[in-house]
Amino acid sequence: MVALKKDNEEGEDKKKGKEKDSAAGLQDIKECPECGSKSLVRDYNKAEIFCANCGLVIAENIVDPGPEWRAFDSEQMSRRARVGAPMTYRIHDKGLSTIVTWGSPGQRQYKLKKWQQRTHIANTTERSFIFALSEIDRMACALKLPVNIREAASMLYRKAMKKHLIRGRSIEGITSAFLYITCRQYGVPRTLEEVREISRVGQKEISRAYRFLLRELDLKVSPASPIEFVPRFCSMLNLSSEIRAHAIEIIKKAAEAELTNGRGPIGIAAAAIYIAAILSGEHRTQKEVSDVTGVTEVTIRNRYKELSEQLEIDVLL
DNA sequence: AAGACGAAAGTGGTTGA
DNA sequence: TCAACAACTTTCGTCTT
Repeated sequence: MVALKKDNEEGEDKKKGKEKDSAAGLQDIKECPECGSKSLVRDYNKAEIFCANCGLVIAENIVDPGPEWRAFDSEQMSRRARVGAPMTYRIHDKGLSTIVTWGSPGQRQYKLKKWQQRTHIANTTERSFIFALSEIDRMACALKLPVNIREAASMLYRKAMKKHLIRGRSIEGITSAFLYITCRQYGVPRTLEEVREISRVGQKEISRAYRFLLRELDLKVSPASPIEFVPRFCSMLNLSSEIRAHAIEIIKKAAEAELTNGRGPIGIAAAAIYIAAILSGEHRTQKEVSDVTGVTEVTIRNRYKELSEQLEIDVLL
């Protein structure tokens, strides 16, 4: 299922074959190359395989990382998209609608106009729906999210549309919020800042839409665990898997000591990574960690002080 | 000069009357 | 609806390497 996208133009049968091959390759992995543990977790929701023992992520984004394209009209969209309604439903009108003038009531022309008005409304909602889908795809692609998250986000959008929650709100805000929500639900959280960066609206609007949608759709989103951020932050900092495992260890201990209560998960993750990096000799500055995680050096310092003191970790430089 | 440290004031979100 | 509150940020001066 890896790197499927380059074969987009190829035949359907060929695609299927490739899918099977690479999936079989991943099935072969039986134990953790890191600690030798056999307790591997294959989480297709999170699109990764990881070791339950040491937390090593063996394969990330095992699902198709998605397209690099954007659709600019409905025909392009339906040709390329793998989410949403089938093509025939989408290309009934390519934007070249005919204008019918009103006749008097009872006349055939009057009925025709009325009918056309209805379809026009259908077209505009359809249009914005297609735009929303393409935005979800664009942003999910920029965030390197697997297709199942895109589909979940698209499904939520559809649901919101049925409940008429979109009217009067910006599509950008809603789609951004849905991506943020689904990432959390799937255990691969992105920071609000990361979502904002690839979105076309501000953080304020995203969080407003976020709260609104949670309330209106009655969605449950449990608070993100610091651990969920560790693999991504570590790889952004080019840190080894030992450090990643160590940082996760630190967080688990911190959680036991109730040092994580009421604290922002990202700050905890950042501090744990900072400590783990220093202890292993692969030092990263507070600034480097801060740039990647989006929390300030001050917060990293505060968490890092708390953690090292309470957990009695000696951080000697 | 760069990194780490920490005080103090400011910001935005949550909570409880 | 408003005020109190905790977590986090911004800013900035100081110390350390």
